[in-house]
Amino acid sequence: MEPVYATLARRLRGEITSGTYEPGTFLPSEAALAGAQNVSRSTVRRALDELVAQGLVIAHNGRGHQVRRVARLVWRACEPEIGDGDGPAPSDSWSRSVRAQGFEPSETITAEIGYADEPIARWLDLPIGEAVAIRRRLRFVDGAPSSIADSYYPRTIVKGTEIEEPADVQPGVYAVFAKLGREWVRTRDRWTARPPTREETAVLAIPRGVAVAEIARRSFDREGVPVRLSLFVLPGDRHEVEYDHWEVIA
Amino acid sequence: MEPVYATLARRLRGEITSGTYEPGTFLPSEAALAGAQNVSRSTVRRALDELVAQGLVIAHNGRGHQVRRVARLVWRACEPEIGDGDGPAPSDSWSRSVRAQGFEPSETITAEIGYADEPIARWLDLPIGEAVAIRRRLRFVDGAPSSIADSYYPRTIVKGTEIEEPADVQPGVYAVFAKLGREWVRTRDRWTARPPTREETAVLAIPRGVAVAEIARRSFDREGVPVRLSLFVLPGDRHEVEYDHWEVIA
DNA sequence: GAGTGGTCTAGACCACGTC
DNA sequence: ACGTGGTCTAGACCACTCA
Repeated sequence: MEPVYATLARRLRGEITSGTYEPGTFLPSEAALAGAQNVSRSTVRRALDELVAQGLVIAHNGRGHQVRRVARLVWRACEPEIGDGDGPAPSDSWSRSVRAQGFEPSETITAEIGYADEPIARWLDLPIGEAVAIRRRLRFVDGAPSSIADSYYPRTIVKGTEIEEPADVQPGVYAVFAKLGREWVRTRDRWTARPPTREETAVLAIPRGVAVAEIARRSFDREGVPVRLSLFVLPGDRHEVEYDHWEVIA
Repeated sequence: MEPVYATLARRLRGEITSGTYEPGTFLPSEAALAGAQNVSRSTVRRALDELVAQGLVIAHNGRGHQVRRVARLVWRACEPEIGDGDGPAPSDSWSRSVRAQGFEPSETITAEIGYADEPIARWLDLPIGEAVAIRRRLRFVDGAPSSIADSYYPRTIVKGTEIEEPADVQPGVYAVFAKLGREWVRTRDRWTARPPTREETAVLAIPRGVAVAEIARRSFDREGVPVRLSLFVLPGDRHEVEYDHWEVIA
């Protein structure tokens, strides 16, 4: 037999999708639901946690559980970045895409010099501890934190360039690499779904139980050497990702 | 201050990654941990749930929490399927990829005729209720259920072909479409991270808290008409997905 | 039968938001 | 001050595994 919390979750989900609870309104409080369904508050919470994890409601401490207006952002991850700016400039492919979907994009950029730890070193094919330039982007949609996009560049390549400055790079990071003769010609994305870290939960305001998609994107120059690593963290409750590919007719 | 369960989870995570608990061995029981840490069993469970969600341990009912041997399968989602078989045949790109990583692939196929519900109809650009041929695949790795790969074909196209039979299609589904002059030339993947449904949890033996990646793959013929929809469900604790793309030099 | 995890209860205290 | 969700406790019963 199905557990009680699952039944309750299913019923509430039905009432939300059928419109009994409109988007923006609040569900009855946990205590009220517990009383009405004649179950304990813990059981109600377990059901509500399920809805939160599915992105159907938002839990507001001190206020209640609010039915969410579901609006997933689609990111066309295969769009070429060549010629893009790298920041809040209108030419940025991410900003353009967000704007095209009717939202207002913005981002904060910080730059620092760091040293490659294990995963970074492995992705960039560098020795552990090698110096890397790091550009951290926190992306906002309509003012709310939306995703993380951190890039790592081997310092042997980008030392002294504007990539190490915490400002928008114009006309784009790609142009800098092209001038160095190290522009990338191939990109490889590796991604998975995982629970967020504690830090990501805090920075991106990720509700409990919601998973993130992590994309590790490596860009390779003509020699096949990785010249850039970008790590994207996209909360699953507000993001979809799209890839186009054409069949290679042999 | 950090909650108690988070601290406990972090400590246990450290002991696992540092080798105090070897892969394959069992953690102390919930009751033992509760006693040793002087917290309640609920708090211990919350910490353990976190490790389960991260794929670090497996909870066995009646036995205990086992430290997991982490082995993620990488799926190169952009590999062309042209010329592939469609099933357990060695030519299948998925089987080949699994075997290349040192595991033994297998799958079960069932075929049925159904009617497009809302999401299916939208993806395939069909009216709701339109007849579709469905091929459901359950994929196994080393005998354990690993992922779901269900394909939907408009019956107006595939009626009477071997695609409607619950057997391996040789030399491949693509060949059947090519014979009909409706072979696909472009594929578009849309994916997101979400919690598994109850059914997926049961079929794929997904531990609590683990998210799945769902990929909706549409294949389009020369006219740009979607001729196939494949829905992939990949549990995040055992899958990574890889995409290659080349920059389009304008 | 003893020990394990899975579910559920009843109650407590706290931080937070609103009035 | 009050009601909300977030955390935690102590205890219960069940299904399951293994000796």
